[in-house]
Amino acid sequence: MKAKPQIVKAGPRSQAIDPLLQGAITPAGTPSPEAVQKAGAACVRRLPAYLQLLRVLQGEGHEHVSGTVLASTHNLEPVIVRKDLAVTGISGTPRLGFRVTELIAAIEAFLGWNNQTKAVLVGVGNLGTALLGYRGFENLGLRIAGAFDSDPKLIGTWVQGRHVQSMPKLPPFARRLGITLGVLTVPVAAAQEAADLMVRAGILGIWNFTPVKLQIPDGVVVQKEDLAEGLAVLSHRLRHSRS
Amino acid sequence: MKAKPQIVKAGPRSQAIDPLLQGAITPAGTPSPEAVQKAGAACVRRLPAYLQLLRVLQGEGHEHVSGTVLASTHNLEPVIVRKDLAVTGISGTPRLGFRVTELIAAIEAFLGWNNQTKAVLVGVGNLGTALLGYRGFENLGLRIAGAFDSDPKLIGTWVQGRHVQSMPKLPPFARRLGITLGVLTVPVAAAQEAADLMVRAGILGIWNFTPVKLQIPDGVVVQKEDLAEGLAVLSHRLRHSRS
DNA sequence: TATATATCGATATATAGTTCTCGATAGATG
DNA sequence: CATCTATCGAGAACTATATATCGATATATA
Repeated sequence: MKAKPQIVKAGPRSQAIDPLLQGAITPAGTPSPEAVQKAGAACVRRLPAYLQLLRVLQGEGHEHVSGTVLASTHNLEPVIVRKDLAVTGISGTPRLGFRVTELIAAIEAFLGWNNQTKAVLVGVGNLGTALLGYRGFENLGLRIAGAFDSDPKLIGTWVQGRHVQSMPKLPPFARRLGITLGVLTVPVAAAQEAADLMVRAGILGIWNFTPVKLQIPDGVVVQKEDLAEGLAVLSHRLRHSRS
Repeated sequence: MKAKPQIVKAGPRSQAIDPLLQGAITPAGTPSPEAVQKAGAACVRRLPAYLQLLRVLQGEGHEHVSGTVLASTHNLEPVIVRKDLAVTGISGTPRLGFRVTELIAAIEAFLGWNNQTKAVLVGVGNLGTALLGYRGFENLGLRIAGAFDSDPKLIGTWVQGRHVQSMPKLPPFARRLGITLGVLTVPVAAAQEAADLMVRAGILGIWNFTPVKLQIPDGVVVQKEDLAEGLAVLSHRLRHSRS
């Protein structure tokens, strides 16, 4: 799905990484070096759903779960589930399925959710506040360790139990704690500037909740999260599903 | 991910689109009933991004925009943009591109965002509050007309300028206003029950922000919006993009 | 007015993703 | 102990999506 940006005009160094070299690379990884490379985005997106259900089952004391069950709970085909789980390197046993605890550990390891990653959040508005207060992140290996905003009226206050700091404090804060992940929830007009600051702070991954296409250097990963996308799909299905 | 074998090639129905959008430019047969059927999810998800940029360009006074420009702004290939825009029935002119206002109208019409759809929101927690306060929805043809919660401490209060009502008031409210869209932002434990209530209220589309797989009768569309998905993709890319 | 070219739209190829098919297995069943 | 069967895992077949290629065209430029 993703591909190399081959268009690139006047770029000094266009080629960054050659995907063909992957064989030589050793991710020093926990899960499964090769499977990791093969995992497509579609598969990765489904893993959290499995994880969520697995945790419920674990809480209920189940030792095993079959791909069939995982599938039917999420309206998927069992084959898809088995294929998805294959990327974690775990294999199940016929008639029993997969070991729940083993699967949980494997998925968490695959996504890097086994040990918590710290993040900073920039933009303590409506959405930022909501994310700060969201309890579910601890299950996703995420811990928002610092909140930042440029509004003088917000700076110094406490939001969802977090101290809101001024923007200039972001780089030293991130560097001191070794934080490499940033959540961007500022208004459109401030998005690029805030992203630049994040980059300067050593952030390597930006979870971008603004509809802005950020200009960022190679090596920094941006994940866009746009509510409009989901709403568009819903609207479209509503209009055209019934016929 | 696709529907069922409900292919329906030449259904005489599935029109009823035109009357609304004839006010806009709309040359002959705008959204093109057949193209609509062919629009894949991937395409639909990109339309809002185009729309956003188009509105900016419109504000800057541009009359035309080329697929090339739309593409480069979003790091896409121009071919993809042209293909996506084809589903709206609009065609551009060589060397100039597409007419901005025409495209905006066509995309809005295609998604049903031309006239505002009213929705109810159930679950005035962190996320629900944030969504109630989100200004961007008016650009997406959405208007949250009522907010509901089961918490007695919330009922009767005003959140983001909206009156929070008790759950039993949902069905009469929705039916009175003819609301067919519901936003579900309750805690996991309350999700299914709230969804049942929505269905009983005549809701046809549920925008589900909980990680729960809802049991819903046929005819009701559920769009799941799971933050964990995006975070999973980001985590995965962070771990494996650099090597 | 003639030419150059950016852009469109259509068709073809490549890649990613899903579904189908089937033999193999290990626990359940009698 | 022999048989049954739900499930796994691997590969083939199919579908969706993305990328490449190319002729057609209308505007800008000479």
